[in-house]
Amino acid sequence: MITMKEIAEQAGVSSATVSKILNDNDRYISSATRDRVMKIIKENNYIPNAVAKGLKVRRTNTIGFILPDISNPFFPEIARGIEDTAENYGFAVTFCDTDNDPKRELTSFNLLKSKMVDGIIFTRSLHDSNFDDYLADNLPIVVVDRRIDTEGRNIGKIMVDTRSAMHDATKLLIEKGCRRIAFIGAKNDFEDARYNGYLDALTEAGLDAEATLCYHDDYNVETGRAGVKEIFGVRMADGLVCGNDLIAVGAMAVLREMKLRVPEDIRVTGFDDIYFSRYLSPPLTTIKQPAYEMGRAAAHMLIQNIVNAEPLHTKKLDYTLIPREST
Amino acid sequence: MITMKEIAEQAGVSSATVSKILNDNDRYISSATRDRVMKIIKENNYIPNAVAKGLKVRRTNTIGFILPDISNPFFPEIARGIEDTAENYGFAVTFCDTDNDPKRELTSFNLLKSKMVDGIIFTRSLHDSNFDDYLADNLPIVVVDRRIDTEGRNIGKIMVDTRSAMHDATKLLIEKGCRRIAFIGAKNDFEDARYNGYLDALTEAGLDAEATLCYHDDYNVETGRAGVKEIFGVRMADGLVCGNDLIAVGAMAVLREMKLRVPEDIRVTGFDDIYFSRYLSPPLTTIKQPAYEMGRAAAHMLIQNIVNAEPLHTKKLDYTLIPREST
DNA sequence: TTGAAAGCGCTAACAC
DNA sequence: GTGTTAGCGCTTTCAA
Repeated sequence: MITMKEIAEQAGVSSATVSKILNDNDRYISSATRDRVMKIIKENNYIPNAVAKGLKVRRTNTIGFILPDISNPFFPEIARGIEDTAENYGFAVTFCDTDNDPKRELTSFNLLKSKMVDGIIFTRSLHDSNFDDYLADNLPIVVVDRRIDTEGRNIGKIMVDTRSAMHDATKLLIEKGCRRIAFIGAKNDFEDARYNGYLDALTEAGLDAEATLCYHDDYNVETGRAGVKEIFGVRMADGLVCGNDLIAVGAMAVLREMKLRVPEDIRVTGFDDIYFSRYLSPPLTTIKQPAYEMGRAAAHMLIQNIVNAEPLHTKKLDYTLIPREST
Repeated sequence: MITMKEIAEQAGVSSATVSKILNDNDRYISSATRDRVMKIIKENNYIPNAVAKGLKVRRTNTIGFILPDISNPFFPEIARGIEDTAENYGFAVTFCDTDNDPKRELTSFNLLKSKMVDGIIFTRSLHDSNFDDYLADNLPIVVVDRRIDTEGRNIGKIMVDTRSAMHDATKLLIEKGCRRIAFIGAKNDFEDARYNGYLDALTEAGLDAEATLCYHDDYNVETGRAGVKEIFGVRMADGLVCGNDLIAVGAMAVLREMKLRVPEDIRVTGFDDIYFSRYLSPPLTTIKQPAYEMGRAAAHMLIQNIVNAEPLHTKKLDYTLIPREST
């Protein structure tokens, strides 16, 4: 790897001059020397050393993305939105999976801080953790999550009103005539927006939420399987609201094994509209969160804060109820 | 962010001493000063600046992962394998999506080089590109791809014998009685292993590959849809071999619209065993590539090369034919 | 057992 | 228009 100093020597100028040319501070550079230097740069395929530059200017042009699990199909869409936006601004992004483990959250934050990232996009795990431990000095953070209280903290937030969304999904089942509606979701140390949205709709319709119709574990297929086995081992329901699409997948698989037909015997809704939901059998009615757009918005807000000092704030994106054949 | 120098001042030692303590070169450090220094480090939540260190020791403890598209469901599994392994070694990983664009491949390589990554894991796009342009000095590369000729180049390779795998899938259809077997795959500038595996099996069975039964575009759902419309608009087939699971998803969706039953009217196979294939209707017979394991193996080989100078080499992983109800 | 000093590759005053 | 210099935070001889 050739250095700026060597380029300067070959061109018979000082490295300060090369630096100015490279950073578009070349207002005061004669076009003769600029051309000569650029030629040598091209010939040598010179790539500036970004870590040396970063150390000097205290900006690395990289951001971190901390998330529970990239192999959960909801996240790659967000990741793609972040990546595309970051690339546009000339930023790189380094990923850290935490597996919902607060310890790994903390080590991820520290790893990224040690690498001097300019900011972090964070999707919190389900478990409680002392978020304030993560915050540092004035490292900008934008959170893709509605469960973090940003009040009084200088952090950005990209959110969707999941409580209202889940209310809408549940209400759809009620309108279709369901009267005994079960819920399978995730255990959650925070305010559980999805579960509360479900309760909102039941209350509004004068229906009772019975504990035996609810099951809480994690946002995965296995929870859907286990939930159906537990709930429907005890009593029947004519509707099932799932905390996300993965749960719905597991639930529908077990319902099929039980010879229960969807939607004839029981109507089912999901949440997220992951790519495959439309290809399930039957195609799944669900709530679309604009994942790609959430990623874009998060990266945009963060980088605008980094480069233009634009303030971090809370941005709310819209969800969409997508009716398909499972209801 | 407190620096090592400040820690040293607080402890009344030189920063050289602090450095030695932090890097386990503390054989010659009195336990008194070590304890005193460590106490101050703890108290201040000191995080060493990894970019300064990287500049000095010419190692950043980060690797790059260049891939076509993280939102293609085959890649997150690989990504997770890479991440987990990297984290184990204390490495970070920065991601670059290329969208199969050779220009973005090149800029990604240069971005990562400028950031002084210690190595790169690369999954090539479908399109041709002058791979040698990417190679630098002795930046270690491991490729997760069978289509790159590593002969004479010092690059590692993680591969699966996809040609043989596709032969097996096709052969399964033949054994089930299929005689007119169509193929939908991706356009490919290189040796097309999947397509050739399909041809191998036909030849072996004395069957003819007819051009009107083949369609090539890209590894996505839309290709599956378009392929079925084109092929089955012309003539019927009793078997369909798809280049990957996404293609099979699109193909089965259109077959259903055409009122063709799988597997009764036509047997279908996929490739990759992405997570959702088992939840399709009918569940998809496919070839499992051990994606997570491929990611692990790639990261392991790369990092072992970086930290222990273990040689890069070619590693072959096994595939598995997973019969489900689509055949 | 500890410290002084040089330097990784770059930028940013400031001087000329 | 261009060069000199100091220094970002760290590691690493080498000397003490």
